[in-house]
Amino acid sequence: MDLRRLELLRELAERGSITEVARATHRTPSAVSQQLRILEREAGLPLTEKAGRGIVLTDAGRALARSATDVAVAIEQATALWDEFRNDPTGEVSLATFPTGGQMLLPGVVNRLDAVGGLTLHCSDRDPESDDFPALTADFDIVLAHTASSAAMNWPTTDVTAVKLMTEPLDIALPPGHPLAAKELLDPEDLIGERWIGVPWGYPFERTIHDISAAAGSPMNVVQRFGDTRVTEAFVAAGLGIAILPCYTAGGAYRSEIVLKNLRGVVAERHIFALMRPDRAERLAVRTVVDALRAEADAVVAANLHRNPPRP
Amino acid sequence: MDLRRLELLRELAERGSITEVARATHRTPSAVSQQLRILEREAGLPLTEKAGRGIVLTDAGRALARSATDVAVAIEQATALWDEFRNDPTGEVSLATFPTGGQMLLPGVVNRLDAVGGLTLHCSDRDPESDDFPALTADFDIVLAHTASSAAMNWPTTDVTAVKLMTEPLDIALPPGHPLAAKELLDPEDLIGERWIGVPWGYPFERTIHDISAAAGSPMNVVQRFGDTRVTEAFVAAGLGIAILPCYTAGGAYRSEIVLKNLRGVVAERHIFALMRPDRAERLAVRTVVDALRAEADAVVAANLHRNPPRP
DNA sequence: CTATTCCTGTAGAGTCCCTACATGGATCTG
DNA sequence: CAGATCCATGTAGGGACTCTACAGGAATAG
Repeated sequence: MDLRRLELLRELAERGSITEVARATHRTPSAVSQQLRILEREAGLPLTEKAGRGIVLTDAGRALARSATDVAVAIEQATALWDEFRNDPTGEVSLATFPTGGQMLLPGVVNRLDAVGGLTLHCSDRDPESDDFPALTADFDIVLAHTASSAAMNWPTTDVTAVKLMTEPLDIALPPGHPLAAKELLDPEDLIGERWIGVPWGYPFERTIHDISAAAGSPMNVVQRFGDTRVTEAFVAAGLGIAILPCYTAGGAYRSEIVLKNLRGVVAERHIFALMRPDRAERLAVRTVVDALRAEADAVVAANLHRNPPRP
Repeated sequence: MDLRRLELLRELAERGSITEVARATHRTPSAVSQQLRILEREAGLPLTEKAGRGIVLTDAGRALARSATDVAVAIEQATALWDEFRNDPTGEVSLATFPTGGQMLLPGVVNRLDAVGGLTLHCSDRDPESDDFPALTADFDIVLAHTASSAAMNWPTTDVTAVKLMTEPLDIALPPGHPLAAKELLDPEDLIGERWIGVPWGYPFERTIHDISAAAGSPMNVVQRFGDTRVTEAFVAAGLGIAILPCYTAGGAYRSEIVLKNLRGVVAERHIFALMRPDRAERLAVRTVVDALRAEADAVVAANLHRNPPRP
């Protein structure tokens, strides 16, 4: 049984169509189709079935594809082993991130990696609104993602390896002259009646706003919704409303025109993870980048300790 | 990086010479040499070095070869998974055994497997004196071996998977007219002064004889040494001495001319294992045979319970 | 020293896989 | 309903890879 064929099956499981697999693997659809047909003949049972003008995997096909991951993990472990023998984490690592995560962590990470040398990191940012972050692991070695659910990540952990990088508190952003700016800590009840600058539907912070309104016993008045925090900050600085912002990244160009206040009585934080396909997570170069990410995240948390002491 | 090349490296680690690997894999030494050279170039560091007119693996080479096992295990697990989907443990399984183990277990195992069907088991016996049983796992899917050390098997467990099949008591074999035949249980002291039919140096039972002499406080008088228990039985039946024999297998053609007596005060037993290379152990057909071996071993133990109740 | 054993190099044949191109079916659109 | 589009799948041929056959070099045994 051939590994390259099994690999194709796994790609098919991740991408859903032969055409997509062919595009991702730089081949013609015909080649992919032929190889899958051979694999199916070897397996002795149907792995795919027609669905409309495409195909879908059968249960057996999905199971085989999953086992392909285990094989890939073993292979990458072997490769990492000999990279370790050469003590040479050389290679290219690709990384996708949500905007504020990249802003907060990536400059420091690239600095750390430059100090090591021999390893190039290609980063790009993705729109949290339009992209499915776990699925991006098919195209990137590392995907930085955030979630509000403090419990175990809601990522599909069987297919994706998740490494926790940090927990970032969410603060309430106010214009400097705002009456609440005089308080040390804010309670949910303080926020009733305020005009909110929120986030688009489905964004992680959405849930926190909902929690606040639940704690206050009154719905919040969300007058604007922006995905980009810079727009939110501009609105807050202009005195047009208050917002929830991740405290380590908030500020930017508006640092002097925005006041950040801790909130109590509601769990307001986001959790930042590095997501990887399990086999890619074994690569020595990838592990090196993840180590740098964790170190940088720890440094960011430490640098902000004076401003945001750990909450109860 | 190519799996077939990694597989060759593992074969080299197990067999020690390119010529042997070539013979085992049905290739010419030239082909093996070429592939290993390519692997070495890919790895970027020397994997072998000359030693006399042969070669030996470097440390890096050995480490890589070991990782090849993990990859092979993952692949065989995947293969087994799809065999399970077909519910079809078809295939050929080869088995090597020590003589008395084969005599005791294999007829029943073949019967059990015939009842299932679709699976052929090739058995052959090996001389415990001249063969290194763990090393036989390179050539056979399953190797039956026995050891006297009750503790964890002394097999190299990192490279070999060991499944315990049974513990077989060792009894004292006497000719029917022997004075000790009247006793229910024998003590080590009873055996002082007897003429012993022993086993060649290095056989497992050797250790038990040593333990008896230690318990009795007097050396045993070993007058003959035979590897084949039938010869030993013939000598005991002829009244030429007493011997230690595994109780489930002892007797044979001489069952009426030999008396078996339990021994107390000394741990006298041998442990029977199935040894396999870890990847081969994952094959569905192999697992099916091992299941049959365990079932047959349990049946043998149960059938002999009336004769040999469990010892304290 | 000669024979033997083992590893390695070269040239050529066979096998396998991919591309280019064409076909057939399903879906969408005007 | 007809044409356009998308997807999967066949066929033929070219290219890469790996094997064998054979030869040569180095170390060892008798």
